[in-house]
Amino acid sequence: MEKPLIPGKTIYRLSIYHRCLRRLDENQIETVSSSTLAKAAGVNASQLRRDLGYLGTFGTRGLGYPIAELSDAIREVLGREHLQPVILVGVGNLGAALLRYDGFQKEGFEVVSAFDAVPEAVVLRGIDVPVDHVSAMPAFVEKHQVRLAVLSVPAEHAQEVANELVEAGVQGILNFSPTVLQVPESVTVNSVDLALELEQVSFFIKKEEPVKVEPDVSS
Amino acid sequence: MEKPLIPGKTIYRLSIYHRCLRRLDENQIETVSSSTLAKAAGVNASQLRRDLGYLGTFGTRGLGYPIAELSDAIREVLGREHLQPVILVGVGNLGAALLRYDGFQKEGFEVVSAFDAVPEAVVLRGIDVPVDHVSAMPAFVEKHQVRLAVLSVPAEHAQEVANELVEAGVQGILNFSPTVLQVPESVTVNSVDLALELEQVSFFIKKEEPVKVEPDVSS
DNA sequence: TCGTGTGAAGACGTTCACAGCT
DNA sequence: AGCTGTGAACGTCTTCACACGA
Repeated sequence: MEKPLIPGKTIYRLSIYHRCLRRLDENQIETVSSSTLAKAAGVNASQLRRDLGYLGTFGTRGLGYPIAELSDAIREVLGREHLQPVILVGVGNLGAALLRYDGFQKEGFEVVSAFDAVPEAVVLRGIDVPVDHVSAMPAFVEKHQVRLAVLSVPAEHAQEVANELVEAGVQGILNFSPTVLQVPESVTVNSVDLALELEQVSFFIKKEEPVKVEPDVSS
Repeated sequence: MEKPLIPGKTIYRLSIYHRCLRRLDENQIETVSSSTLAKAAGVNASQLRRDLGYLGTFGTRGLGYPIAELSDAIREVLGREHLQPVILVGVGNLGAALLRYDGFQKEGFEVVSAFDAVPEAVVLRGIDVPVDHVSAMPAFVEKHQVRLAVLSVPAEHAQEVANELVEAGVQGILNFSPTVLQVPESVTVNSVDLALELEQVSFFIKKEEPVKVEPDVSS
């Protein structure tokens, strides 16, 4: 209760493992070793074992991990036995794309409703989620006990809408606007800043190009 | 040359600082203290000073940092003096949204061309970037010396397309597909996995709800 | 006095290496 | 022999705390 028993980074990786396990399971494979699974997940085998250690003792020495069992254990820890309802606020370019994205469903989330300041302007092609005016959001959140929200409004409205979400009772926000949100400590925010992610890549490629004029075509 | 002089996390935060600085600069403010800027960026003041320390010595003790100067210094370190050309591969839901997204431009990137397996099927509304067939990608990359690519194809094609990108000479990939990409060490990959980010939020909200039946309406 | 710059301490995360089970 | 589970070493990131300059 005191300590965050499982570190966030581990949670993130557990999700990855879970995906890999599902693929293995579909292929009728029964057990997997840490080294094999680690390679599939793109991590160190030692790290994987450490991560799985947080779940308890699952593996069989000399053999590996039972895939089905391990998969279930991870699902339980991640709280994925049931579909999680999610709302989305801000149905612009990105918001609309996210509504059409099926990745959330695949991982156990259901976007139950979306909200926008100008719902009439939203192109509904390919979107099968109702899009309402933001003013209807608080009531919806309360009525359906929604805890999770995806925030994809323009930066200048992000804080304001975040406040409304928090007030309505949302406890977790996945924020796509390039803004540092100020929220009460009890609320979890995870920001995905697309431009910064690209910048991150950009920075780390300049290392290996001291050449500028000479197009080095070795290899 | 040997060591990654500036850690990745710092780079990420430098980008955030840079944004905040631009806002301050627009408001005619000349200097800022570490504590003020830190609050705006959502980090600890000590951390900010440490981060800025990587750039050299900029601040004036007792006064703070000169905004314009600091902003320039960060821009230089991030290599943002010039527009960086980027291509995007996979113009589906997400890819199309990213093409319409103006955040990349704002941070100094220019999406110069996009590619898709079925470019004819792409709805071009709001997109002012040419969309070609993927087969044209390698030639384009070579001709325009493109180093950066955004990858937003379906998961089942991600690795395959990544291989093509690498072979064509791309050195950095921002990957949006839920896949662990295998690439040569010289290539930088940064993966943004939307579903996992949501899951991350989801996990950390269950902590503070041991109550399930009783809707505790204190505060 | 105010606020930077930084050594030192601390927290956290990763990897090593090996004992021990199957 | 093969592979897990884990103490211990290692490395990285963050925060503290304070000397020092303006």
